[in-house]
Amino acid sequence: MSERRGLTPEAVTDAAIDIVESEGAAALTLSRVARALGVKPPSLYSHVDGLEALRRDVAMRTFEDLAGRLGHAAMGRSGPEAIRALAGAMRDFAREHPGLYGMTTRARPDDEQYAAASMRPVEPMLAVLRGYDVAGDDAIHAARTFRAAVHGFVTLENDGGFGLDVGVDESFTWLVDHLIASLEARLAGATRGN
Amino acid sequence: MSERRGLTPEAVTDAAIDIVESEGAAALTLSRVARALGVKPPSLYSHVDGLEALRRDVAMRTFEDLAGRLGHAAMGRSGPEAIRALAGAMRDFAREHPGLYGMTTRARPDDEQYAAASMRPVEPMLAVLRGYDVAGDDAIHAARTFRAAVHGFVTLENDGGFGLDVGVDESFTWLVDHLIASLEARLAGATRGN
DNA sequence: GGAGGATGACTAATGCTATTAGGATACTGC
DNA sequence: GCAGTATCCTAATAGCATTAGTCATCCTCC
Repeated sequence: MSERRGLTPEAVTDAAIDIVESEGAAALTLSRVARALGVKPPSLYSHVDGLEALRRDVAMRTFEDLAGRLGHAAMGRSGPEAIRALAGAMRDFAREHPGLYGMTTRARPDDEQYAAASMRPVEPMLAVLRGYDVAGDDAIHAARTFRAAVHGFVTLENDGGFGLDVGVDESFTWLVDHLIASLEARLAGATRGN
Repeated sequence: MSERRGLTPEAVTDAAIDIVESEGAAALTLSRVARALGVKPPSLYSHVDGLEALRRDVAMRTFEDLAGRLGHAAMGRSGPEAIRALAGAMRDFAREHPGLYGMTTRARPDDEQYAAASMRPVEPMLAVLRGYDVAGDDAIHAARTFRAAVHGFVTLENDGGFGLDVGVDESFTWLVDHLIASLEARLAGATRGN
């Protein structure tokens, strides 16, 4: 026995992602991944450093994917149009990949690589805001507000937090429009206290 | 053996809450709860319908607590002051009880009691918006936006999503101020397209 | 106050999970 | 062709949830 499969760390992560996509984040176990790859659980330890590391890898890949989608959405756009595109892309991603999206919300202190990866999806947003000509601190506050609002929205939506799904699209449009309006007011009013 | 402890479903939930508070949501296991209560794991099944039901009970209690805090914060206030108080109370709760707060974000389809409980913290917000004189659909959109923004913010904050903690208080103030400004603009401008 | 039923604890057992240790086999480089 | 390494395996340990079945204890009713 022990017919050698051509496993690699990437293939293991691929399988893990498939499982999260089709069965949800809770279904991601090493046993489940091993079964999907036609291998026994202990064999995975040649490629991955345990379940926790595998979860991390999935999250890292998700950051890359999401960053790519957001970068693409922002490309060639600016101002309100760019913001709308970013918000829409973020929501689309979360709805298409709820399991993966959920795996990205998790602190991993002392993991700099992870911290850096988690910031990659934020970059397109910062780029757009830079084009908006918002000053230093305000850019940070604006980015955090945008991110929090959109993240909160799609999280609640994914978790069924809005009760009946009536008018959720409109609510999202409302939210994004108000973010944009806020930014433009800030832009016009220069600096205001507090 | 089998000295009878005075266990009740409430006591079991209490113990579970203590564990979540002190060790995080991931540490909530039936074994851990049983140990804390000086009992063997199977004994818990006389009081609770398994781990999943216990998680549900913890979430239900948390909804009550949070609703109470929010109701208290909104009491005797209105307008921007009320919104600021609600947002602050929500953030404070999430920071004081990160484990519990995290357990409330989870869909449980086909559980009407849970759905009802999950809506209780939203009520103070709706009450405040009602005082704001925002019309039907707008009230819903505004409530969702407010909830999403604050929820997203405290979630990201709890998960360390903001990188260094510099200026997070200011960012939160910024976010709340903009929500309020949006509402007041909407109030003044009556109806606008889109 | 004592009998009897309900309740709540237990032990034993099953089956899932992650993880480590140690052995065998296929591939790779020389 | 052979040595070394990488990748698979089996075996084992340990922790988890959960069910079944047992027995003591408490409460109630007479």
